[in-house]
Amino acid sequence: MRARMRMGQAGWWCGRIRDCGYRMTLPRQALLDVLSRTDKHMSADEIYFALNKYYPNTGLATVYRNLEMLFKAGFVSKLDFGDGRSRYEIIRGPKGVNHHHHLVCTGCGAVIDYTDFINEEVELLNKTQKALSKKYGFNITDHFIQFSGLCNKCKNKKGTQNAGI
Amino acid sequence: MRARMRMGQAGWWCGRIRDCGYRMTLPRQALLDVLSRTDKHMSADEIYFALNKYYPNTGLATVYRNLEMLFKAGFVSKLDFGDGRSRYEIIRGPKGVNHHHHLVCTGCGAVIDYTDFINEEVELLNKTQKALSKKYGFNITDHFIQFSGLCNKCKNKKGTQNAGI
DNA sequence: TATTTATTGATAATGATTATCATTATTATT
DNA sequence: AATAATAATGATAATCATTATCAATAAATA
Repeated sequence: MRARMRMGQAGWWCGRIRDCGYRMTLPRQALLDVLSRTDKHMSADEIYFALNKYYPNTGLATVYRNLEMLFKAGFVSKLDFGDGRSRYEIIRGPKGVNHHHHLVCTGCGAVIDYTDFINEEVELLNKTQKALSKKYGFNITDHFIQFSGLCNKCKNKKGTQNAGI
Repeated sequence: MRARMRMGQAGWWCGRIRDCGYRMTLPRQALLDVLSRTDKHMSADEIYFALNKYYPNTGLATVYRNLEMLFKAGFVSKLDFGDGRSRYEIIRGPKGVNHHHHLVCTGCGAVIDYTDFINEEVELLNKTQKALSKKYGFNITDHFIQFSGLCNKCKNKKGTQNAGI
């Protein structure tokens, strides 16, 4: 069952990747598998290590190359939470589009994906997007929303720790 | 007139800086002056060069240090437009709070600050902020909104150029 | 199967940011 | 105003994420 599911996913990815004029390779597939299974916002480095646990000898450069490719093709988004490295997450995959916004703790760096309230937000955003497109002549394809502040733990502490991003 | 204005601004900054427990210094004042006069989103490097034109021998490290300090104190925001370097802009100064959102061209990197539609956005954002605060126990202090797509020039071209950020 | 070409892994190079440290400037104290 | 305490500076070395290079390999095509 799981095997079938994964086969199906692999097939979907293979199709999309080839649509874009690229080839499906083992490292590429492994990276997509790692990225598909996590709900974290992983850095290239973290993906590199996760990958090498079950698929050794994948180069770090390959990880960067593929992330950049997937980003430019619009499958993956590249996020900056201010810790000096980019973080990645799948936004368009076999299961459809995964759209959410972020809530970031400036104390410990924790990031929460929220999908609540998105509908209302999206309605206004679409309106704004249309108006901006018209006024500035842009062809707007994406938006990015993020709230930041102190999480439950951090708002009562003086020092800051580091939580899972 | 301009001199008086600048004096006034310097005084305001001096007060705020000292409120935060820091000292007002010449390089710090010069940096604030550069940042106050531009409507661009300057990188540390660009600020460093602009600064050295009329106030030589300011070190690059000093620029970084002060930008970080101003950022942490909430006077300056630190932006990532995906070109590998942070960019800065004053958000709270002698003239008040300068709140706007960004429209970024993924083709040439051009950034437009827009304030249109912000009122409507802010209303919804406040509502969302409240709901998020409650649900996730956050003390939310800031938000960040950005639209991206292709600008007028880029949407008809194949290759991409580099415009002023 | 042979050929073409994208992709890979290893590693060097780049470039932004941070850390170090002796010196200087600012503030508080006398 | 002189002095002491300490924050800030400038120069530069160190760090670290990301990119470029290049020979070897794997995937697509004929």
